[in-house]
Amino acid sequence: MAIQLRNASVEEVIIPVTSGVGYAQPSLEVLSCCDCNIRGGCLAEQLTIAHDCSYQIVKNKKTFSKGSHIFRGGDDTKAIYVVSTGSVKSYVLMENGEEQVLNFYMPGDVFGLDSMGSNSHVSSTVALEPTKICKIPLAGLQDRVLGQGFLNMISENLMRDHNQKLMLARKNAEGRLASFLIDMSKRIEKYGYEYDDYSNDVITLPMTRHDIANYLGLAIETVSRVLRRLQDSEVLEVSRRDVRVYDYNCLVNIAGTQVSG
Amino acid sequence: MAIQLRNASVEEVIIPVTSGVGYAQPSLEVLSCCDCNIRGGCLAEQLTIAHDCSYQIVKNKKTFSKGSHIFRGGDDTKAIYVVSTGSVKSYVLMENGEEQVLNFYMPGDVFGLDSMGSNSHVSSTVALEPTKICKIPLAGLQDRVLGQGFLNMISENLMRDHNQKLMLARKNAEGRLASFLIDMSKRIEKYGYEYDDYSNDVITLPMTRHDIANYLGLAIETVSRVLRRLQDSEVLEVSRRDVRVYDYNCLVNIAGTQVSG
DNA sequence: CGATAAATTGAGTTTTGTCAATAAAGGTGG
DNA sequence: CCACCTTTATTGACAAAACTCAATTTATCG
Repeated sequence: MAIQLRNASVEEVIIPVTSGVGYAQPSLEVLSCCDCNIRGGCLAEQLTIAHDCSYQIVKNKKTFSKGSHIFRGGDDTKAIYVVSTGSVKSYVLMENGEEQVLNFYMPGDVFGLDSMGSNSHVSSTVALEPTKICKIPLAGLQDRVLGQGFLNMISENLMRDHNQKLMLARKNAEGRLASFLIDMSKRIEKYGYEYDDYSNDVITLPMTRHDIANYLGLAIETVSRVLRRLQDSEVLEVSRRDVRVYDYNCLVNIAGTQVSG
Repeated sequence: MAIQLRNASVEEVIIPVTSGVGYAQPSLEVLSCCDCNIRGGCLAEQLTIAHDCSYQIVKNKKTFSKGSHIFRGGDDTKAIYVVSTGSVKSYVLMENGEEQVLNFYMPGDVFGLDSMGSNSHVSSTVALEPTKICKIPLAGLQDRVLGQGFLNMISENLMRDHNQKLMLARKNAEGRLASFLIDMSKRIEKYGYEYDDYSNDVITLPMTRHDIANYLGLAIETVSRVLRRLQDSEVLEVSRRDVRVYDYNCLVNIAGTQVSG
């Protein structure tokens, strides 16, 4: 591909749209973005096409030193990022200040998707070595191309994934069950309605112990035993698939940190 | 919201576009889709707007009996789904026929995103009880609104998440390390180039043992010990952050099932 | 009502984590 | 360039958590 840099400041490069998406489109200037080697073609180009505009400004090739953050949880940037060279780790912070590593990203990998739906990032990302990052702002994408609901939905699914990884990686059997029950009790209240306190709420789990155990990465027997212990300590009462929560706060304590937007 | 069903067959309902996305748009017929209670508004409507067309056919409210599949891994449907009533579990099958549960979905939840980028689903989904599902085809979305690369990217990220969950939930320390090393050795070959065999390839891990352990849900000491065992059995050689793989196939065996598109 | 599936409980084993000590590498400043 | 300090990594001994195997009870479904 021909390389044509116009306005080659360190941070910002204007990329006229190139072809390569596979369907007819109005004639646009064709050229490529520097020397990025993104798997499956340059994402910025494709998003630019999606925006239906001829030019798209991309903050490009900013260099991060080892240990410096690309973004932090809470940052209100709305963008996705591509690793050009180097490597990145993403993580979420827990209440006690410990971190849970969610992923590593190598050249060509795209990260930061969790800002798409919400107004800020949930996770944080940090360079593991001197690293060049291509930043793709998403403001236009959100407003003009996709409905907010679609992006919200993707973000929501990502957040659940974050939570599930944190649960599997760091929590013991009790913590996993507690997290699971909290998640279920919240989501089983099908049609909205937010409670501050779920105490004395009966929830009926639709899945077998086998499925719960499998989902939580535990043995069936461990699930049974933990439920018994929680019942013995009067946190909840279990009767087959019906669970009545007596002490919701205790459950929250056992569950520990949750990832939330 | 007013409810107006036209062409109310069991499977297909035509939904004219309603408002509610928050920006100006051409005048379109306004009405809502039956009695769906999707968090944040009806996704079908928003996607219809994204398609920039006034009408969008949605397969709607199909009822699934307990144990019946909404889709299976390999199915070439390109659609996402919303739970209307009931509940659903998603899972991936491993080589030995065992399943790994990835998620449960309750009313309002959207699932099936892993078909967006690839040509088929990776995971399978099954109803846990009598369940009504709203199906939203994505053919138009892919071709007209988003570049293929964007959807591919989301699917790729989802697949990695599937793999990571499977790893955390079902694999022992050795399996996790093996999976991790395979993943890294594949991705560290930054600029493309597919090998059949990675033997005698030295990869340099950019992250600390602490990060690896955290990511894999293990103690640092366990990571050290497993690496030593793998070295003692001549599968690989470790020197600090450099790993030379001698027996890639053995590593694959230890890793066990991977989720792949 | 019987057969099958789901769930519980106990006993013993294995894996992994924790604590502690040591070694090696990398960075800093003289 | 070397000495020192900090960070990173390794290794051993022991403890704790969770798993496996086995037996039993309880539901569910035809």
